[in-house]
Amino acid sequence: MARVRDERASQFRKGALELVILALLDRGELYGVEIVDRLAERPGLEASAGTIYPLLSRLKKAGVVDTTWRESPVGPPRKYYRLSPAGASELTEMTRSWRDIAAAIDDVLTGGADDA
Amino acid sequence: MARVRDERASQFRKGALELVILALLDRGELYGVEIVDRLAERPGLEASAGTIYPLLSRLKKAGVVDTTWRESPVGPPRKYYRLSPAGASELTEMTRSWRDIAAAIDDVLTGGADDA
DNA sequence: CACGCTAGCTTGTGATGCAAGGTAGCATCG
DNA sequence: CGATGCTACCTTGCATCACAAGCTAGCGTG
Repeated sequence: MARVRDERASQFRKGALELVILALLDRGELYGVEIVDRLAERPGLEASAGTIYPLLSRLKKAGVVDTTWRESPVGPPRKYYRLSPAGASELTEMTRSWRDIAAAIDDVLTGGADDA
Repeated sequence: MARVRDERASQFRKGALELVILALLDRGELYGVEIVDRLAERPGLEASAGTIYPLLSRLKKAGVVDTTWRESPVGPPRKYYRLSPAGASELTEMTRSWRDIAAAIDDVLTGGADDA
């Protein structure tokens, strides 16, 4: 049954992953594997590397994140991602959109605004 | 800019639409066009008929909704959708999943659970 | 120099939102 | 009684996206 639960969660997560990643980067730069690990710590927000990297590519192409290669003390170089100025305002607006949608859904769930 | 806002909203809505429709049907049976209209009343949850009908087909195939044809006083017959017993428990579990995910996202947005 | 770990990225698939278009019942108007 | 228009259901084609699986490559150790 855990599988079914996971699939449901996966549905909800769609579209919100981008917001969550921007929010994480708002607190400081991170590299790919680190982002995957941070998400894995939060039940319901897990995402595999195969999901994260294409998303990060899209974010970079869209100009909302900037990247820097840095040496690693223990392995291959890491590509650090950080919010660009455009990314910061995108985060602000996405956060507002998110709150609106979440409120609308909660409203439906609680039977609100029902004039029948 | 309104267009940009809509696209963002569209991203978030993904996956949540199903939950919202089940929640609407939980209050009584509705037919297709009526569902589209109800969603249109709620800013952020709008969805076109081309989105709704395939989704309703999937829900029927999955056994979470039942359907009944009824005559209309003013036009062609309407196909009414209503929650099946399986749909009711699905709604319960999806609601729980939704609240979990929404809480996790809010947590990230507010900088919660940050041990750095 | 082979193995294994870390790290980044690509490919292929399936699901899904959505615009556009198609079919059809019913009523009204000339 | 044919044309027009409204309501209602549904399909097609396309673009996006999460995801599993797999690939490349740097670096250190035995």
